[in-house]
Amino acid sequence: MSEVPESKLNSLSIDCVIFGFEDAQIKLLLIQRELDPHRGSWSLPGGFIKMEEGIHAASERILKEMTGVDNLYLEQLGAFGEVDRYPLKRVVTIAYYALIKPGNYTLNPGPDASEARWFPLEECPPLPFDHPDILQSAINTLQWKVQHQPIGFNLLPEKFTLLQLQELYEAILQVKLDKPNFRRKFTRLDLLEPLDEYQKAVSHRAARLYRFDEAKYKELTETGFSLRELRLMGG
Amino acid sequence: MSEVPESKLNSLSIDCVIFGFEDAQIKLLLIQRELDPHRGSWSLPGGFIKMEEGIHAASERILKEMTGVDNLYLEQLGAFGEVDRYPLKRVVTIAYYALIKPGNYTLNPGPDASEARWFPLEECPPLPFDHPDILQSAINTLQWKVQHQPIGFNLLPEKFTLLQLQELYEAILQVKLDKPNFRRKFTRLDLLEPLDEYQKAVSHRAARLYRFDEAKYKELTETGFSLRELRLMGG
DNA sequence: ACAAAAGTGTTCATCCTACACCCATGC
DNA sequence: GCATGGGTGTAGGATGAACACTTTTGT
Repeated sequence: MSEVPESKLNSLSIDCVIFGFEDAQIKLLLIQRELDPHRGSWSLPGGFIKMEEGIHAASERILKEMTGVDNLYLEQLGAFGEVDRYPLKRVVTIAYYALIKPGNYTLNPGPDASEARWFPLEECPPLPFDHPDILQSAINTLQWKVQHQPIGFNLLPEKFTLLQLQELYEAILQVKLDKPNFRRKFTRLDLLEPLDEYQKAVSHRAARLYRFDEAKYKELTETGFSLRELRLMGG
Repeated sequence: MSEVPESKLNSLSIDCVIFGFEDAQIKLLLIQRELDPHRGSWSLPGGFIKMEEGIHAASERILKEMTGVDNLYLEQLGAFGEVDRYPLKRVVTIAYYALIKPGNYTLNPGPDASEARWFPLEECPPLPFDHPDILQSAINTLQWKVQHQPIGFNLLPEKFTLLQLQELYEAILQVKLDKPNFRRKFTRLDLLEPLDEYQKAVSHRAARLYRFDEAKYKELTETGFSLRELRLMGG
């Protein structure tokens, strides 16, 4: 057993799946690798864990290095540790997913990457290592979460219309939803606070803007809710 | 960075929360530590990951060392990696939980433990390190899982009565449930296969025995179901 | 006028809860 | 008979899906 002091845990990394929502599409933030293996290919941003930081703190640091922002919604997916997942040596990775509003931030590829870019989820390039598994796990988790906790708001601007909210759900769940029923579900949850503001300069009736109610948001995050048959709704 | 070959990943461990169901109680399998720190105290069984095994395989091995059995229900909870969670050095642990039928197996404490024993969850001794957090996470996950996948059957004998099933749910969810409604929920799921066998030598009407339908079990494990308001049922 | 999206209302089916009730067995 | 648990029935309410319909705004 090597007790040699090291600055980083060399067999344990972090990988982040970063979701955004823009133009009614779910997007994924990828970096272009500057190092071998798979130099030049697009992959999930990640890094190693420092000796003196917890794993959650490590994921926050990596995310901040990328986006310049902290206080994002960030949650662990789990550990991925097949023997051959990384070709050079044995590395287990702890995967996280984050939700972010793409427009708000300027990206910073960080030390090991030449570029960072948003990709629509449908146009995601082939990912190296076990990143496809990690991504799939993140998608599954997001799809479940969005039906049981009000986390979707981390992807929306502060003020939004009900249609935007519906499009978010449609993009995440990959279904078409029925507008009247969708509205009612959310108004009944009593989570949205209607504002006295409306859309402007739209070529149709202006929609009312809403924002989520802080207190109720917290409460529902703890107790959870069930939009149970959501995926069966509409045609 | 040390590239010294090692037989185990020295900064990465596995810990297992092992649940059982006996006497209408949820039980927890703990081992008594034979090594410092916390020598002599009861803790979650665990171990280190070998260089040539995946993390899931490692948890299966550790479980098999303990119980002599494989093919148990075993699922990852996630990684726990606060800096100070283990006092001697920096170790991140990957936590798993397992479901097992206590009566079926003879325990084997394994190399680092002097004894292995089942504890009713309510009488769980104080656990060292961050094991209380891990246990709480396992309980939360189990409570959720049991309402959305038919995993409860991993805790029951092959043939069981509906009351046993109900007691299992009551023990896991810590609620009292309404008998008629509980029965109907499960019969409607079409998951249980009624047998032409009944209880014997009971001082009341003998209950019919059921077992779960393999095909439907698999189907429901994939699609999931929702016993949604289960925790609100009954008084 | 028309297109496009904002909203409201209503019907029917399904599911849930609560609770009343009867059945079988051993003491 | 009575205690204990097995098992069925049912009324009333809540929720959801489907879809028809009206309103508002810009071109």
